[in-house]
Amino acid sequence: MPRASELSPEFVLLGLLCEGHSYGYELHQRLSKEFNRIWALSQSQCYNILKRLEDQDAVRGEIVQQERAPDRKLLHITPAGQKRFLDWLQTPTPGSSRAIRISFLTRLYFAIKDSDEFARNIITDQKHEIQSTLNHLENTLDQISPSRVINRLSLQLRIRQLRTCIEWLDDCQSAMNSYIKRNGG
Amino acid sequence: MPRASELSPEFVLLGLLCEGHSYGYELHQRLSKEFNRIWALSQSQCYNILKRLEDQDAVRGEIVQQERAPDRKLLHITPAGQKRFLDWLQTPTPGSSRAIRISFLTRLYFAIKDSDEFARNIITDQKHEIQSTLNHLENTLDQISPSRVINRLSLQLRIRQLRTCIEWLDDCQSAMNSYIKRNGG
DNA sequence: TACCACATACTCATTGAGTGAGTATAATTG
DNA sequence: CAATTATACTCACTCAATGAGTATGTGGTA
Repeated sequence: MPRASELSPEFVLLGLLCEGHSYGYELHQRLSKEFNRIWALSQSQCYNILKRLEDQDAVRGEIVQQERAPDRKLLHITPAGQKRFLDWLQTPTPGSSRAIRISFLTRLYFAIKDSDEFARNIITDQKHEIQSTLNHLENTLDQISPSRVINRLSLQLRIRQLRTCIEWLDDCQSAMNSYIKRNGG
Repeated sequence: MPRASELSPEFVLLGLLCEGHSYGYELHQRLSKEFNRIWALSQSQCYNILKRLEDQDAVRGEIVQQERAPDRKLLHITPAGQKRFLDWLQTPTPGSSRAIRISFLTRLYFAIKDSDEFARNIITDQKHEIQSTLNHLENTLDQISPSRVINRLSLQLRIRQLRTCIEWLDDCQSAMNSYIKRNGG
């Protein structure tokens, strides 16, 4: 089984390509501007991922000749790629608060573009996902002997971080509300 | 520059070897038991790291023949390795709350073994380190346009997580205190 | 007593994500 | 008109990590 990158950066690229075809260069530009606090993909890393997506038939590319510039490759998403993206978009982000910051926020970005309601839904679903992880971790904590100080402290921080995530999801909700108010909803 | 593993798992192994010589197999056993909620290194991964440490002259190994079992390699730390470990031990863990959970906690584990005072010190230093990161991030947040919703939310979560870390460091302090009380200090 | 699972103890080939430097050309600026 | 920056992409390499493999002793069981 291929070891996929922990945070699945391929989905941002798929998402951007869902909005319309583009070029590797342009996609990297957008990532560096719109997502600079979330994704830090080097240019060649972007091309690597796009190549992989092409190999997996999630993206198709055609060489376009330009008059007075080197050729470039116009990329468009395939139905398979769209499906893959939409499945990911609707699935609550599991795992760590880092994964939530990166992957959930990326999902929220695209969800808002779709509709206010969709965005609200993924926020709610994400909360439930976190709550269920929390329940599990709290159970686990109870079963760790008090003598295992380090292991307990580690779990305690994870729990605190996930609780913080839930609070932060309310920030997301209100940020979204004021965003919609300003930009007409 | 060699791309080191993000969380520097080599230091746990160095730390354990500071306490006395051991074998790759045994070190992996201890990791899986005492640090199971922190480090999840596969056996071969442990051997990989130890091999690297040997190449870097932080660890030296000698083959020991056994009477009725396959040979094994007795590992001991070199002065260079000790220095490297102690430098790391005294340096506040920079970066994310994940790094803090993993690396700081590992440092705390070894600091407690050294002395109550040392442990208290690294907790205090770590708080200051986080506070300074927080100041920087809060400044950065002020400079991001309100229209960059996603980038702002990302930073906001990082800030919340670091604040949570500071609270959690108080948990560490009190866990340590009661540990010392029980085990005689 | 033949068999199996498990513990000890380590090796090694493979992989593939990620890096960084390189290629080539057009546009801009001083 | 030289230098720098922007557009647009390629490629060889590295090294952490995986997972399967090697080899041997021990304890239980049918």
